[in-house]
Amino acid sequence: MSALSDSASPLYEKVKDFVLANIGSGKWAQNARLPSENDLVNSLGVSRMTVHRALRELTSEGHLRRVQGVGTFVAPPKAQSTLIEVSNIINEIRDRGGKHRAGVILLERVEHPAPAIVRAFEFDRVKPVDHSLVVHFENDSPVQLEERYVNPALVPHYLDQDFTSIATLEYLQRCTPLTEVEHLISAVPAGAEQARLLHMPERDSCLVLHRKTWTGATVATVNTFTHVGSRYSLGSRYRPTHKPA
Amino acid sequence: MSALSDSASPLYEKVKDFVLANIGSGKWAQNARLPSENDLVNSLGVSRMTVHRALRELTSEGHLRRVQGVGTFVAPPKAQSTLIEVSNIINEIRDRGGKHRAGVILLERVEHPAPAIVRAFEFDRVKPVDHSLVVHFENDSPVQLEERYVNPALVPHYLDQDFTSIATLEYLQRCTPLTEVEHLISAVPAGAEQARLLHMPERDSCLVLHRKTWTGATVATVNTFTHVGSRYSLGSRYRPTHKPA
DNA sequence: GAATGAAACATGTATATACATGCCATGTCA
DNA sequence: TGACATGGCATGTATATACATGTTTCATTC
Repeated sequence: MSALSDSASPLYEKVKDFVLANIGSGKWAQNARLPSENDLVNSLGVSRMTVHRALRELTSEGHLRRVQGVGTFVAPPKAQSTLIEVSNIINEIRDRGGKHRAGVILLERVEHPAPAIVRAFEFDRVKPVDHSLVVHFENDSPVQLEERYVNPALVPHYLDQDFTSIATLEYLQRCTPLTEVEHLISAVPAGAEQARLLHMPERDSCLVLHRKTWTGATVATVNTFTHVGSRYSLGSRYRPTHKPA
Repeated sequence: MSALSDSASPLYEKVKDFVLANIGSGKWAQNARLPSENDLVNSLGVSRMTVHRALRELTSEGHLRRVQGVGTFVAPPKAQSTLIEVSNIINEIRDRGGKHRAGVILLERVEHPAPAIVRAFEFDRVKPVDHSLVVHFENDSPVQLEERYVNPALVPHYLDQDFTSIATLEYLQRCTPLTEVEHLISAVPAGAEQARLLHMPERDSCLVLHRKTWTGATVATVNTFTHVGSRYSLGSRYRPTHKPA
């Protein structure tokens, strides 16, 4: 009676399952202290390295908290936040298959804009700023309006880029060593300009994804406006790493 | 000259940095095959277990792809998606400090609803379904409308719960062993009912967060409607795990 | 030429051992 | 009583070794 399951999975997985089962059943409550590695070695009949690997992985997955010299504890539940994936709508369209066709048009491009938004986005110190407005199409109907503020000093060859042919987020992701990314998701009623460009009624809802990237200084801010007439939405499934008992 | 940095970090970290540096510099391109573990053992002068741990962690972090019996390869860039955190608005309000006050009112509660949405949400086989409608307040003004469809058979004591006092997502997260979660973020114009409950103009934009959880059978579906008059938004910063070169 | 089998090689896991590092309680000495 | 040293115990890392498992290659055999 080793207290470990007899499935075909590796030993360290069985140890992880054993620990998670004890957490899930409430036997080891939040912030409770787990038996030491050596205790588990004795009670489970596996080597310390195996126990250690199991506990280390559970720690990196957020289930445990370990303090050298002190012990191992049950971590508080996974915060009040959940990870989700926000897909790049462009690729979503592209991946949808044959009859759909993605396209873009470049509406305008100014290298020295100075609107209020530029100051608000903390670009006031790093001019010039490249400002461009792009509309993405699927089958001749507009689906997304993209507003980009890019610091060309920090993005190599940005100005030479044919940036109607590649998803902006992809390009920035590939070319810049990202140190930090900020996303904000919000919803706004479409303004007159946006409504015209997206062929949608004014004041209809727009889903907005703000994306701002740094590498120390600000690299770029991209706002994408999507008309969500129940046609598109962001999100996907999230499968927790630990399988419950 | 071991090709490894001479910092104070552990050996396996140095190996990881070595691999990431080779990927970042382009020396090992996307999908390229890495030297075998034994090659790295010989060229770096560390044991195979150490190399193995470094490569295994880089694999679980998404930088590498390994196939037993074949080799180790540079994984394609982190997909077209980005991880963000979606905070629980309720906690956001609560954490905002003293002068703000969160509250809820329960509008209605039916145990045997059978609207079309219930069928659409795949609840048709597991009746009864608890349906409730809750409005969250901050300082007497409504900020969020929550629509819940919960399968009481799968959530212990759900019907006994004073569920105006606790954030629903939190409760479900604590009580059910989640196997899968699906999120959808969308934006809709407020309908008449929603506009009235949220004290907002009809057809103004609502940010909607759909959340659906399973443990095999469907446990719950929660839709939260938030009036985003530039007052609230979802999102937060994401700090990539690998430091760029 | 096609099928079979074996060797070579890759990653995956498990163990024993050793030492490093950090925290804490205990006891000793001033 | 306070400061300090020490030993015990916890986790953290590194290594050598062994075997398991999956893939490819190549030679043998039919």
